[in-house]
Amino acid sequence: MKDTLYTATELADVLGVSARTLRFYETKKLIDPRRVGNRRIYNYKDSARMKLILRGKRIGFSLDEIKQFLDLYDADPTQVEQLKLLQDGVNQRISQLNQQKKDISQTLSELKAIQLATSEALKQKTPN
Amino acid sequence: MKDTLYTATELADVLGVSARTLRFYETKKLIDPRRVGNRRIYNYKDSARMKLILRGKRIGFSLDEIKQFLDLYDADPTQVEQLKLLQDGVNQRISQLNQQKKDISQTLSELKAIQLATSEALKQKTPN
DNA sequence: ATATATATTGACGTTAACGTAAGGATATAG
DNA sequence: CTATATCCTTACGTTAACGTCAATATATAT
Repeated sequence: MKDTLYTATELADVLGVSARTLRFYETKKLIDPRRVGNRRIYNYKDSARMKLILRGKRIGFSLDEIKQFLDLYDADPTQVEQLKLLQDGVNQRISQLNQQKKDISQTLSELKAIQLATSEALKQKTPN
Repeated sequence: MKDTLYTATELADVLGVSARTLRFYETKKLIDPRRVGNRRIYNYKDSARMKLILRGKRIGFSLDEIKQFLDLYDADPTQVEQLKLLQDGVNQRISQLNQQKKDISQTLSELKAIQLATSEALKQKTPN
């Protein structure tokens, strides 16, 4: 549900990371959960933000880059200057990601060629 | 040309990395250039291999992963066991890359939404 | 042949992204 | 209420991927 709350270890388990990782990201200002006493409580928004972070990592971004990235989402676009900076950031990310898409496609086609070759070779070897 | 030779710094410049990086990759057994005396000489094949490595990095792989990756290309598939291992490696990489493609597509569409929003906002602000 | 530039080999330094262990604070079970 | 489990903070450890520097060795220019 939208109103589920998690403790640190609960959210960590759900996301497949360690609680240490959550705390580390907090020191890096990537997330900022509520506190009840000194215990951390993560809400739906925190969880969604974490998923964005992890997606960024899978794409190969550093935590610093991911922070800039999140700032793109969070930016309060009230001033023209800020808006232009935001646009620049977005455009940079977009061209970077397009490059990565190319890299991945190329690598994928090469791997599929190997895949085909190996399955052919196996047919020869084990004429099952 | 196919028969161009490079010194370390030349190839480094062409590839946009440092000579230190080339030496580092050599200690990691990712490349193995010829020597003339003790000077390194890189040929076309070395250069192509380096480009594969850098593509791997852009995709977000670690050097260790890239090494496994290169071994997939280099593998001499003479034994059935080796072939099966090769297939497993290739299949893992493929699913990993497909996941990354999804991540990138999703991120791209989100960024394009921001892009649209900012350009709209700018139109309002600067009704040029 | 000598001076200057360039390449090589250690070796130590650095940054990112956590892991791990120690010592308290605080829930929670019985 | 006490014992045990859970969470907190602090701090030091670790690995990857190089950067940087010092001491040599080797080219290259003059």
